[in-house]
Amino acid sequence: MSATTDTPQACLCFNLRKAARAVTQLYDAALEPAGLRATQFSLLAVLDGRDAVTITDLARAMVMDRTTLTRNLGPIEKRGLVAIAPGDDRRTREVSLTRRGRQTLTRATPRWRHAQTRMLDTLGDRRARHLLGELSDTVDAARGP
Amino acid sequence: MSATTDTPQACLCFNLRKAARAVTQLYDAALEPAGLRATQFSLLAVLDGRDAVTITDLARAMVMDRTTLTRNLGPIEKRGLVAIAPGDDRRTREVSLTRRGRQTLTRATPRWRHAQTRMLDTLGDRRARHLLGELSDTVDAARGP
DNA sequence: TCGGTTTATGTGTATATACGCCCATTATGA
DNA sequence: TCATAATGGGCGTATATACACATAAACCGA
Repeated sequence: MSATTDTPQACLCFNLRKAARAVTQLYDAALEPAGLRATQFSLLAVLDGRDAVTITDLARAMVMDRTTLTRNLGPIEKRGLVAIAPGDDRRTREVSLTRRGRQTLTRATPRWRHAQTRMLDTLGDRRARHLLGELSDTVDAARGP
Repeated sequence: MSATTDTPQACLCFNLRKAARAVTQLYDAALEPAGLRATQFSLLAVLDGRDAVTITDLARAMVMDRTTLTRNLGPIEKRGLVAIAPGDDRRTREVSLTRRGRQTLTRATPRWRHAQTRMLDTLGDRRARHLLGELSDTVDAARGP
């Protein structure tokens, strides 16, 4: 390990969380007029264009703890943006985007694009793509082989 | 904007949060025997080797909302790992690491290093350094010029 | 068929995050 | 000097995150 990555200031966790905080504030502010938080936008986007999906499968797709997903679904279900219904396997509950949810997603997308464009313009498209690749590898590294 | 960065799946916020979740779970698990969460370890590490610092200044150093920092200090102050005392400017409150906090940090550091080493071994030291640089630029991009 | 096991999910609890609002203290300028 | 602005900070509220534990349904071997 080199000296530059051996100090707590070089902690990958700390710096990832720090960046996530800063970027989340930007996207939250951009999405606020559409009435969505960044996480809620991501949830609706992942649900868009796919059939009803169980809690567990959706949690895997989001790389999110299952119980976290349950809590995160609460506010958007209460607002009627997603519907949760029992599946054929009666243990399961299947999540799907409602018409209202799709409308909200459509209204929010230009707001999201604005925040995303700002990040891309500043970082550069090539650099941003590179970052996305490294974040993907980071998830794999953290979750193990 | 290229097609590969224009879809919500390429959302920098979503992917940053996802990576932060995965990595935090790794570091939290590694630090658990030392009785610290990843955020708490970072706080103690930032406080280590610096004089007492006000809430606002510490929040800036952490790139963390001031009120978030106040809440995060709660548990570690309750456990006596940090001390909070009024400053000369009586509006301020100054945070400092206690002896107990320093001991806890010392005990936790090998645990942290284990998680950090795992990430570095998987990502590669060069790639990790590169990622840290991009995360720093990301914070700057999100917080504006 | 039946009892143990696996699977899908929710809940209690605790930390993490941040916006809006309010209060106390300090700085400033007429 | 004193009214006003600026600064430092806490609290209410809401969402985000996840572990430990509990429950219900499906599965499966004897």
